Amino acid sequence: MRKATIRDVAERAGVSTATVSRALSGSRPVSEEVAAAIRRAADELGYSGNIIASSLRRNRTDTIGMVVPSIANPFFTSLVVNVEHVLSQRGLQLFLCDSRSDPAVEAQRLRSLVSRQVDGIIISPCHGERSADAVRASARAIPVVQLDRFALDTHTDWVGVDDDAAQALLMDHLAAQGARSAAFISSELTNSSTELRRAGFFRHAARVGIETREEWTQLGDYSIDWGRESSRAMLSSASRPDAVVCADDLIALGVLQSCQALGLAVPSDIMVTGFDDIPFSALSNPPITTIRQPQERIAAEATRLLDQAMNTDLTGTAHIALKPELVVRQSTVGQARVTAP
Amino acid sequence: MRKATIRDVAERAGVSTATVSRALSGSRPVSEEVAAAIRRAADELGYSGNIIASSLRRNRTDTIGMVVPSIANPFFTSLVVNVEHVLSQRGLQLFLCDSRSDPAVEAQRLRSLVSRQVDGIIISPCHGERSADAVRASARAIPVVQLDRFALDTHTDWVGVDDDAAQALLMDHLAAQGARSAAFISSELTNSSTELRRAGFFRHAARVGIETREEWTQLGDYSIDWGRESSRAMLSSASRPDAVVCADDLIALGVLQSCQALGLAVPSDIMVTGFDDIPFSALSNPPITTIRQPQERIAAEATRLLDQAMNTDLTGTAHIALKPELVVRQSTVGQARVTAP
DNA sequence: GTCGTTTATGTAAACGATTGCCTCTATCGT
DNA sequence: ACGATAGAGGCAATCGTTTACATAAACGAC
Repeated sequence: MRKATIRDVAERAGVSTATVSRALSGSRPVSEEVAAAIRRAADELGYSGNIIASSLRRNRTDTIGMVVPSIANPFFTSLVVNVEHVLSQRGLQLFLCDSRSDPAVEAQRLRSLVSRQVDGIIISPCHGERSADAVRASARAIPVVQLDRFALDTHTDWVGVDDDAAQALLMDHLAAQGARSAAFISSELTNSSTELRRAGFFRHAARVGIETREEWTQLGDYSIDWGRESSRAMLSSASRPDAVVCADDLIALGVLQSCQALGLAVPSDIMVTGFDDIPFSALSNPPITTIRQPQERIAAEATRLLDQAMNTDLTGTAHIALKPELVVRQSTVGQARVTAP
Repeated sequence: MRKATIRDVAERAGVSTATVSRALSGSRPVSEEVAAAIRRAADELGYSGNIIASSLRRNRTDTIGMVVPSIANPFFTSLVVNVEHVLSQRGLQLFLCDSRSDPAVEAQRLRSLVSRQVDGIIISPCHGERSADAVRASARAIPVVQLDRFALDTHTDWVGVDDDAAQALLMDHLAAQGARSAAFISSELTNSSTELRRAGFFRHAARVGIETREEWTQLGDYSIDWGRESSRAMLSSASRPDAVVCADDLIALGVLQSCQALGLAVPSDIMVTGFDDIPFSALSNPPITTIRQPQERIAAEATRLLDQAMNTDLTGTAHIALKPELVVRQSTVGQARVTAP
């Protein structure tokens, strides 16, 4: 029971394959009666076309590839959802890949996307240096836009959030809440946005007069576990900071667990901030003060840039840093809440 | 600057395209010197093949399509991650689609996957009845395996968890903890597993002698918001149940928020259970007693069934209900924790 | 030396859709 | 009434691979 082809439809409707193609795609007018006969024939045969053959001939797939470090990270999940939404409005499909934060896997995924002839690629590279070659190689073949993070010396468009401005918002807020010292917990500084957040933290801490210390800077990975582990010793020490600034919300959630385990009240004993505003940051105990990334705008800009690169030869290296937004919740302000020991 | 084709490589290496194809795919032996020349030529040209053309000729794409109701739901996110992992070990790519819990979108996605010539489809249909036609239509064209949920009267393989056994575990546990009455909060009964969970709830409640009531049964959707809203009135009423059984963890998280807002201590004032064991169910306050689904096994079985359907004509309607596991946490047992008003 | 047999390579026909170009009718203007 | 024009539809080339079949060379056995 072979799948029906355009030839089968043509025979059944008593016309040529050319006419069937034109009737079904509307690329050129076809008389109403013939069109009706074709639709009926296609229906009866359960004909659904062969995008593969069509793509080969048209030399485009109407498909965009997207590569993220971890689809299980709620930040990227929601980024993916936003991108998918925008693309589907433009009649484009999304081909999603997870690089598992591994540059080798990422490179393999990129190669696969290129040979799959996707019309463009949206990527949040997992590593600043070790992702660069693969990104460059792909960008040579098809339009590439980097999102959130970017790899070094890759001359592609980029859109993300202004990390420095975000840290400015956070440090101003902490200072206003009376914090005199702060720690910084982050992943390894292997990618652009992590590095920018760290730099911003120190710059703006100095600006507003908040004390920082070498031993209060912890680098691991973006996970709840790391947040919990990295903060334990620091928080139980006699001289602990007034606030803990985390490079993402997952880490902040881990820090909150630490506080709870140590019987520290948040925010009266210690303040905690996150980054990204993932859905669960509003549901923790207490809810986390964080930075909201304008995800819909990021998604919209990314597809716009891709469109532009696909249609014009304008491979202009746009570098769009969107304004972040501070979301104040009870992890930095409000009455202390009792957390069980 | 056209993309290099196999013809370019062949010319540069001074051989025929057939030989290039054989050398690069290893489908038939090629002398070592020729192979080396071909590899070099391919390298110099940055040749990366054209999977589209290859798929057309070979009549297979080495790609599996997957459709889930919502990629933003952590349960499905992690299911996707597991499936992707198993597939990539077998050299298969995953093409992921989000149906947005809308049967119309879902049908469109399925059609698209079929015309995209994927080798098989893994789907968790969003609706028991309204997904059925589309699932049947797809199954007529290519192997389909349903996951977690299934649509009615679709004779495809299915793999999921034994919902009835899960409710048995939960009710036994609640009874052992001294619950005498329980409410059930769920989504609309539009899909198979939701319906099975509801039926199991009542059956096993009766068995262990736990009281249930019509007005304690709330049907909405799988979301935190629904959990919060649906439980508010019920929990503030004078005659509230001893326990709230939720059809998934998101709902349970919402119920917990309600409890907190109403100043009810969990579990001493009221017990709460979830379903799925999403990552955040261990991090709420208190952590949620829930049912763990054996996701790796579900993913493994699904791909095994797909393989089987692809290679043999054995379209046997396997119906595999895996054993669930009860995860006991502090939302049903342990000292009361004070939750701020 | 002849006849298999093996091995490496080439030739050309698919795969299923799209589309440039051509033909045939019907319609219109003068 | 005749040529011009437009509209509808068909023919066949094309996209880049893979692969059945053909060919040719090399080798050994007799």
